Amino acid sequence: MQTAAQVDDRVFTALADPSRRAIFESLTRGEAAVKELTARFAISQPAVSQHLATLRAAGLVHGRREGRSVYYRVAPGGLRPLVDWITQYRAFWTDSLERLERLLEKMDP
Amino acid sequence: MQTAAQVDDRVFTALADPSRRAIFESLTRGEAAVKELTARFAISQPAVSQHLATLRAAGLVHGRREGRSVYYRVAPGGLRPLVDWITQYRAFWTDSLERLERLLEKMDP
DNA sequence: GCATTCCATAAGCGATGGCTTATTGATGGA
DNA sequence: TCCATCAATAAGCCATCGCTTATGGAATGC
Repeated sequence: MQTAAQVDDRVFTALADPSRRAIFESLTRGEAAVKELTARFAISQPAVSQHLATLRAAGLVHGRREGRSVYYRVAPGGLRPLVDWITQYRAFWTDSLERLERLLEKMDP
Repeated sequence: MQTAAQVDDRVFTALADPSRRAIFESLTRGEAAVKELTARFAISQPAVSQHLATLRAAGLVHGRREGRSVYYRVAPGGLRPLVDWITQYRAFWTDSLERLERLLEKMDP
């Protein structure tokens, strides 16, 4: 089985690297093939593939093969573990979002 | 000056390590001195101090000296960069919180 | 079939990270 | 003053990481 802590670990670790975060952010603006991603960043194609493998293992992106290309996109819900983690400590980032959440809990408990 | 990306980097990196995350989570349950933290985890006192230094540099905790002890606590707003980062991509963690937020944006734009 | 394109994996290298023990620094009590 | 306690820093060690080049493997076009 797979504990929540292990999932958190993979997600946090995957996003800790700046290149990987950049790739992820790039994918949030739309699906892209490995070749396109390689063109966007100043690293080699294998480096990009390795980062994508890490992001995929963390459940943050999906890959879809189409002919010779593999198109990657952000996995819906992939950030969920991070959101859940952070929500646990919402008392420590007091801001509007938190107030909204409380308000809605009252409205629709 | 200090760019947002650099802040994100420090926060993500700080939270990527399981020991550091455990220490942070421990502090969310209340202030604690280094000695107490050392007792809670199976690592040496210097290791704990090093982790705390990293967390402090990321703005996630504060240290307060009191006599020979140094009491650490979670820094309010320290998770803010993480929340902001995630909020950018809220379209990708579709859930109730997101719906609530949209609803409120409509109510109070 | 054969060459080409796109991607993944292998292997290796230098840098970084997290841990340890040893030491220093600061505070407080006898 | 002297010693004990608590924390931070220094130095070194080993594992891991991110990158590279080289290679393998699948799909396409000729």
